Amino acid sequence: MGYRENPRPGGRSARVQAAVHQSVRDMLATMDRADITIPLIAQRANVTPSTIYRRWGDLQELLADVAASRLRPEGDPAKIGSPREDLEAWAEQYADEMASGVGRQMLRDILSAADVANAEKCSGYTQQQLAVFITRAKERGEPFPALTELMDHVISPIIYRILFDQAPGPDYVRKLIAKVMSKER
Amino acid sequence: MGYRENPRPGGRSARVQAAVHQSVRDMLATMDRADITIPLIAQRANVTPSTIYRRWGDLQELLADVAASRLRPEGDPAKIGSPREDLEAWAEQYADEMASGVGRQMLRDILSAADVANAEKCSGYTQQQLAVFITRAKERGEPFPALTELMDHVISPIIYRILFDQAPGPDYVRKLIAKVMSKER
DNA sequence: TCACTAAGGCAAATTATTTGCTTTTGTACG
DNA sequence: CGTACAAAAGCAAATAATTTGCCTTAGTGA
Repeated sequence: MGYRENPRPGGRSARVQAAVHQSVRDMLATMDRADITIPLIAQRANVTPSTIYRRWGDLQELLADVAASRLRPEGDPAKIGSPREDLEAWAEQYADEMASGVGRQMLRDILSAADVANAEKCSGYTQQQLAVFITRAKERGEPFPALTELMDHVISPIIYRILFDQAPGPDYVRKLIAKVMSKER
Repeated sequence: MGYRENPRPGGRSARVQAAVHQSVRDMLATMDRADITIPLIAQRANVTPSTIYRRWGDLQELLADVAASRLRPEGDPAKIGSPREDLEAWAEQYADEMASGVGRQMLRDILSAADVANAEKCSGYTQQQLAVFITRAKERGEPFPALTELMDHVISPIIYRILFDQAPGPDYVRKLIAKVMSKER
């Protein structure tokens, strides 16, 4: 009795998934995190609690699933100027989103689930986005930091601060990028 | 009705806390994370469940509390050679501990609690340890990276990898340190 | 169209959580 | 010392969440 990762669109399973995800998003926006329960979600989604339990296991897994799907990027990062400028703009927005109340909560949800899959997925999204900048720079024949550099020295510090400390400011992000770029000459 | 952060030693409150913490540690070592419940912990600690609920609120808070107290360093990092060598040895052990099954789980527990206090505490411990290397270097008149540098470019990448990806190898840590030190000339 | 199967609904049984009230125990003060 | 006070623990009833067995529904493919 395994549930499909990606249910066929239009089927009943997909409708249930959509309704449940939507309920969770609504509830996260309107009520306190601690008051969200599976029976409540089920009621709002017009679904039986046991359906949710069987499909997701527990609240943490469900929240992690919803969070990961919300973190999936819509498309390629905007192209406004040089790869470096593009990266700066993107990274600032990324930091803002993650540092916001909702973003922080999504990160937490993803990390607290027993299943690591969603965390990996989320990190994968980020790497995909970063890869775009690298490709653009290569096309223009410009030097650019490698993916590892960007993950280790731009993304990681931002996320660490958000998780353990407090929000990174906007010029903090720019400093990180400046440092990582300065080694590329 | 507030509970003291640090109950007076020897009192009943302290005994209960110790018994509960011990039960949690035992259970974490012997059974699957998902099977640990508050009633079980209470039983093993010879305590009523309601005591735990009133004191910690829920399982996540309790686990976060236990994890944070396990992460408190025993003393100053070992002094084996130059500050850099000391840092390398310490960071490698740090990475190993955090990347182990237990370490990972502790990180998760700390981050999934609603209360941020434990996460901050944990980050504070790390910073205290790092400050020791900086002081030692200063005493010897040697150049050494600032605390922010170390947090951003050594600790953050290690933790990010552990949380989102997979364990960082031993030479990965050394590379991070080499990079951070190379900018100090 | 029909049979098959994955997934959802229902309801009873089990477990966990909350809460009001009582009891214990450490502490401060006379 | 002993007594009063308050913080924290115990107990048990009430409530809420979770699990599970069995049945029904709705997509899928022959």
